Amino acid sequence: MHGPDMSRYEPAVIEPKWQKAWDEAQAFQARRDPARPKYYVLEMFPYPSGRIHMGHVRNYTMGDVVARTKAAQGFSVLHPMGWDAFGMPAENAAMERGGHPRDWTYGNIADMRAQMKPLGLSIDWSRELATCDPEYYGQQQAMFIDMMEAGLVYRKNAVVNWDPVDMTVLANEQVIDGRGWRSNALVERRALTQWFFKISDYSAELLAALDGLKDWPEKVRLMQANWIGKSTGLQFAFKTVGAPAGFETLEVYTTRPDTLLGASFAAISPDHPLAKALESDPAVAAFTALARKGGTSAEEIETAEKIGFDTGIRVKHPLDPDQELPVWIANFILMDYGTGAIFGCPAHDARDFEFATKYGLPITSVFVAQGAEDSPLTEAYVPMKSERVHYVRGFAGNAVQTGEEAIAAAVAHAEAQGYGKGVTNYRLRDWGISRQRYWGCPIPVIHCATCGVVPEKKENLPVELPYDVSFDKPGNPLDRHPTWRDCTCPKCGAAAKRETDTMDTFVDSSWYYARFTAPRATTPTVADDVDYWMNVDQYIGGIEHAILHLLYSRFFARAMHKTGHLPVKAIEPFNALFTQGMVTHEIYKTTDAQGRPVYHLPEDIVRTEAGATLADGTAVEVIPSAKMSKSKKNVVDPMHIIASFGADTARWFVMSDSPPERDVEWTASGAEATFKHLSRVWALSTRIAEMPADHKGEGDDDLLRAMHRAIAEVTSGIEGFAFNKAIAKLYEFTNAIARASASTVVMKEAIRTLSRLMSPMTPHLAEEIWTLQGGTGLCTQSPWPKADPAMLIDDSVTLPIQINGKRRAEISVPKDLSAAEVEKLALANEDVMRFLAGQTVRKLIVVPGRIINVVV
RNA sequence: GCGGGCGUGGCGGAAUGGUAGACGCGGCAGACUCAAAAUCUGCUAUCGCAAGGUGUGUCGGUUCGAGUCCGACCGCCCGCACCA
Repeated sequence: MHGPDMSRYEPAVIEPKWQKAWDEAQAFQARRDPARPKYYVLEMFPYPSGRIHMGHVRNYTMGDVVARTKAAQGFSVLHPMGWDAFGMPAENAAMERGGHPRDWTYGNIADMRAQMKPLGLSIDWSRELATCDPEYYGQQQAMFIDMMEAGLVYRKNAVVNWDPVDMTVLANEQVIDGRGWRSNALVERRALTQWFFKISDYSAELLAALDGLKDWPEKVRLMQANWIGKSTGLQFAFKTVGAPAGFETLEVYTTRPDTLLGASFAAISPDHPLAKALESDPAVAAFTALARKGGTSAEEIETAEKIGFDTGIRVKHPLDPDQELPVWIANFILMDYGTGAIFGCPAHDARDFEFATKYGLPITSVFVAQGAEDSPLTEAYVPMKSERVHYVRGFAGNAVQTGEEAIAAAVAHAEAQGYGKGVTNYRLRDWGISRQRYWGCPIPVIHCATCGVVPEKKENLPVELPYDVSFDKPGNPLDRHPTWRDCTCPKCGAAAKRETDTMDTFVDSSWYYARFTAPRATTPTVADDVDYWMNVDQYIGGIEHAILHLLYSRFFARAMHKTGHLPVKAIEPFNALFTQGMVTHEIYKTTDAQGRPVYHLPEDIVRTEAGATLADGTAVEVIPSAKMSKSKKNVVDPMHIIASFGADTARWFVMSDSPPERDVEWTASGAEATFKHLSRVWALSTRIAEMPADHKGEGDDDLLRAMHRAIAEVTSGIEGFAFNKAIAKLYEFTNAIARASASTVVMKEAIRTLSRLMSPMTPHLAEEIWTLQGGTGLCTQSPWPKADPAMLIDDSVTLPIQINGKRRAEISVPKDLSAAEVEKLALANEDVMRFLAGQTVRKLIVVPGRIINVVV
């Protein structure tokens, strides 16, 4: 006889079988159903590197558990998948190995899809999209044009990291020790005309709206708030003395206007227009070149010495025209914050103190600690703004007040006297999206000699990337593709040139969640679909996207609303956010003859009593778990796990043990133990299936109570994102069934319920048990079980008895017993009497259903 | 430096201010076996023969009662960082 062996758990047989059944039933196709509440679950879509890793398995399993549970609870669920498919790796692969970025990318997508399907995720694959599909980026271009017209896009000259070898702009994180990460060339700071989104228009709103994101991690909201970086202060103009024409005043910004009377110099950024104007002086030019060069790595910034150049220009103190302050150019003043110019108050600012000390500038205290003398300082005195200090040169004269009070007084004074005004500043800068690269969404504009910058006509969209490009030369292939680049002006018809910059890939991922609601539409979105499906009810992804991706998406949703592509309810697109931890693994290391580390894959390691060795017996150093990474070779390929244990084992394991927000350590023994457990459940189900139908057993009520408790606890565990606790409850319930000797009817009901409760984690095994135990239809499409509240209450409770807070005994009492009766029983308990030994009871605390504490 | 988080068995981790260590891993013992693997059963914070004592990073506080709340300290992790 051929066919599956019914006595063994064989995931390789049952998993493909049920995946096919779900496909045929179109079980996961999202349908707009006005009669049902909707639920939109989204995991951050992956970059198509070609291989899935355990982090993907964990991320998508979490989303799948939520999606499957919500579907069972009667929601109309949208759970889509796509690919964040533009970006540099495709171009780098083309440069290193030949081939074409498009072929590489679509090949990788096919490979990764083939690896994801065996996981049995409840994804609506009919909505799949890749951001490099012209169908997708064409709509992105349409929105770009709308946003241009709405004033949300502009061009300006900006200083960028320019790699002179690869001839491209690099992001800050691609510059390592001042050199391009790929070319190793010294990176230049070059001014280029770049495209920007006006995210700074929304600084105040993006900050204020964070308060409404109740179901986002506090940590993420805080990181975004810090990134937006609101500050309030005073902006005012110094009158200059000896400055070039056009620089009669110098605008400065300060958050500590209360220290104005301690000003001893003014300083401007090397990129300040005044510094530029002075560069005709070679000494100034030499200094600004030196000051701008400063490295970009964290250490360099931290240790960078403060350097300055005295311009000889002076400014008049606004409160005392007789007092003049020197104007310095200083390397620590940033052009793109505030006005790019400050006044220095060395007494109350650590940076200014360092600078003043170095260049012999005066250090004058404005305030001192209460009760302290105004004496020379050895370091800047910078108390909290909320602290009360003694002002010796304050606006309110000699007064004791907080910094906050003094700042308010200073702003009021400046505004009343008319020399300055209170302003709010944000650290958030406009979003530069220009990339001098091929594999990105072309910016759909045309440069015309007479009309200037003209958007492409919408009927000509998408502006499609040409396929016939080569990567044998550095630079952007679009720049040297004449037939693509040369075009006619949409306005006047004259010969013109296409923009060759492409968009930052963060633009692509800033609206894919909206596109999933109507992925094939010929407009970016469709009103009925976004109205029904938005917002994303649960978004799941890595903490590494806490700032950029999520902030850009929040901005982009607002921009889409402004241009009519999203309803106002969707300007905060993600109702709830969950950031999951990483999958980690031990690292196995040996050293080669030169003493360099050599890392080994987990599958090449033999664990022994003493530690670990290679197959040939070489001792291996075991380094504690860290994020799985190819360079450390501490990776476990999900495909291997699925091949040896099945997808259900992988899914169950990544959800068990650790809370989902924390890292989970992958261990071979844990994976094996999971497989054994699922095999036990399988065996248990087989045993129950073989019980005689009319068998009457014992303890039916106990098992049913355990079942209802399991329903309640597993459900609340899943709903509270405590998957590890839900799984712990499933273990308990499994053990309860295994130990029970109840009637066949009850045993069957219990195991069917177990399969339903396990199905979000182990959907294939659940279907198999469901069918075996006479469940109707697909387990996946059956309703989620409901706990009977009456079955959750026990008839009697066990109460611990404490004496002076130490547990000494316990009694079992009927649940409704009055407090007075409980007291009586407690005091009559022989252990209690022994411990009391005749002492007087001073106090007796009875917490009903909880505890009794006897105080003597 | 600024901001945030976390410290519980050999390990991952449970615990609305109310029996600390659920559940899992690992370990130990036993059953089955000629034997091993697999499987099953039991035990497993720690000291103690026991009675009992001690235990949630350290020190203090609030409380009838603290892993949980408050204060100080120690350690680890994460984010930001010359932002005026």
